[in-house]
Amino acid sequence: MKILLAEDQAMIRTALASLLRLEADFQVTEAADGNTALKLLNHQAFDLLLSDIEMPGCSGIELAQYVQQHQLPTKVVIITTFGRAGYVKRALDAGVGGFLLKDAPVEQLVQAIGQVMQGKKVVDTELLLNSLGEQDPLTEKERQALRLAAEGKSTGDIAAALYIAEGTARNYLSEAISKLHAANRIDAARIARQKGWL
Amino acid sequence: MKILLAEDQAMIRTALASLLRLEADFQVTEAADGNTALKLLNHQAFDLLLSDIEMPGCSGIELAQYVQQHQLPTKVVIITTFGRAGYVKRALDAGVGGFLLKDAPVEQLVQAIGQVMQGKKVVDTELLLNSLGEQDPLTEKERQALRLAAEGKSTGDIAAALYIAEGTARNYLSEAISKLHAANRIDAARIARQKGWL
DNA sequence: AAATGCTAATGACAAATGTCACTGGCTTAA
DNA sequence: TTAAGCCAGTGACATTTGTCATTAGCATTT
Repeated sequence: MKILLAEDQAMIRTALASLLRLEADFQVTEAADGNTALKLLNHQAFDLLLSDIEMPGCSGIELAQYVQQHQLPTKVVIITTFGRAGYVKRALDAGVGGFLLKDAPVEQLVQAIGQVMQGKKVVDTELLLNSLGEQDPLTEKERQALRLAAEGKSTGDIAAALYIAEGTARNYLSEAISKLHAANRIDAARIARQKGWL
Repeated sequence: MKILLAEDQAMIRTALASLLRLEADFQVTEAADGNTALKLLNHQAFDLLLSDIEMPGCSGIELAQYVQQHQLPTKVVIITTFGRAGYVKRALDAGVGGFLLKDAPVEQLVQAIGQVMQGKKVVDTELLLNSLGEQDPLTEKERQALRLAAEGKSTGDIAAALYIAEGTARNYLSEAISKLHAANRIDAARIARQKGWL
């Protein structure tokens, strides 16, 4: 079985590739970033893409979206450090077959690969529950205002950028702060980003 | 050579341990968190401790400090995702022999282990320069005020907690914001934490 | 058709923040 | 001994933020 492993940390990538070759006799090709992975996906046919999320170039979720949009015959399994609700949701929307945390034992990864190849979905139940329980409470306007605030822009700048009044911008930010139980706008943005909502 | 590998992500730990056994015929014992690592260090003699920093229980730096304080005959090599200046400094102060990022290739890790066993220090030059270049600009009072602000406390609460006037608290926070080029106090705290200064 | 709920939008105003000019004490340099 | 620099500390005040009450439009429910 041909696997493409996309992981930017060299040490981790080599170790995982090596282990997968040992554990299950997979043919593993390595990609050090999202763009390299993308090129490889276009050059060869892989049975499965095993990808981290946060990498230089394309993220793992963007790779999954690409596979889905181009209807490549490649299953996708995500392995990541943080099981953010936003990530889980977007990954599933992008048609990934598996979503695992790096906390999981290797046996579980190997088993997940097998099940995904058989057409099953493998996502940690707890992650799913977290994902469902943590619906993104922000409206699109609140999100836009928050993003700009996180970039250090003042209320006036935010108002100008979104073509709204200052009072409106303040209200959007205030709503976001309240929904996320944050101390202020920057804190609200941090929380939203942490949950994958920004 | 007996190595203790402390890494909380099961998949990563198994993969690294497996690779180290293959690559260089090391005897690797695994610890899933800092406390387990501590117990093992007290039960057996290891030639080297290879540790992540951020783990449940003791951090990798705390483990290094323990080894130093108890003068255990165990060399320490840190491998971590983020090369924060604060981490590098504290790790070196704790007498670690090596400090590597997970970005580094496995060959570099194996080589570093060898050199550290010969009594050499192995730290990425760029990390060292970053660490030196990024001196903690905060005074102790500014740090205390920032920490409390990061916990969501108001200026009044901070003043009360530190037995200072509100104006003083505001000034400390303002100084910190200015030094770190932050948008506000919460942002300043985020930056300080990111750099290992908080 | 009317009521209800939600989002987008606004401005008044109170509260909080952040800047600034300042003082005092201590350490270091001239 | 004096000057300079830094940290700890303070309060006045301008600026910004955040809350709140409000309106309008649209979709959904009754």
